[in-house]
Amino acid sequence: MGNKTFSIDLNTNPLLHNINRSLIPHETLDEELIRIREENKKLATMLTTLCENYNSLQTHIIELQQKYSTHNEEDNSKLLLSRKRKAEEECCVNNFEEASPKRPREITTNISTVCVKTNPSDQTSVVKDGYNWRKYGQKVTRDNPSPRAYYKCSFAPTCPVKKKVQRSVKDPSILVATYEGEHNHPQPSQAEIKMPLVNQDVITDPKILNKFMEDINTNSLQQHLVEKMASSLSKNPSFAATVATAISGLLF
DNA sequence: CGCTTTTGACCCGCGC
DNA sequence: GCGCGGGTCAAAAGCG
Repeated sequence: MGNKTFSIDLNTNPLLHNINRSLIPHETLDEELIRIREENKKLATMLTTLCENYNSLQTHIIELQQKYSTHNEEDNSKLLLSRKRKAEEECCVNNFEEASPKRPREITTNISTVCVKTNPSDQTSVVKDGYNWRKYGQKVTRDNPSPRAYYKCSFAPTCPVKKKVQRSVKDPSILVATYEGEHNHPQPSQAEIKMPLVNQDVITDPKILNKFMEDINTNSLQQHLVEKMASSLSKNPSFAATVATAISGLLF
């Protein structure tokens, strides 16, 4: 994990293999080759940046964990979590690897959390991630004045994936989306996918992320949860699929 | 007309 | 057993 010394041969454009090259002028092929090489360079740069961002994020998470554990030792009396809330958080952490003991009817094998920076003027709680969602409920929770919206995947009727979306307490411009389960169907077509870059930015800026992670810490979430979230995101196939989608969208 | 959203009611687990 | 809080259901309304 965090290994940024990898290489991808992006010049192997499958489309080119299917073309009868004898029908294409050499000049056109040369131009195409140059264009693809330039794109390859750009993608390599993007991947490098992505890896650097990831590494800096991971480093910061470790720093926050150390800071948090120190803080805990100094002032345990300030932790006023109820037993129920603690149990919920432990349950949440365990859910990264196994089903929730509280709800044995549901098999939630994969839970991931995504934070999305939105336009402050945008009051909707919509996180665009390429899937179709149907809202089935909304609740105002005790510790957050912003309503929490509940969504089910509507792309396939049997898809068990659910999503919860709620604005951050400290920064209402940040949407926190929690995904439960795995899609049992392929991702909708590329044309339907709207990458979250219009009025919505997945947080990659270390400064903004620092602030958000500090918010999470002040909310007394366990350090283990943060570690698990980072680990889960890096292993999450949908996260990898999203990156692959972005790359293929640039290529074609 | 069919799909989505809204929203109050209901269910269920947990703590006291 | 009761109350609380989170999650889900389902009827009604909205929308294209």
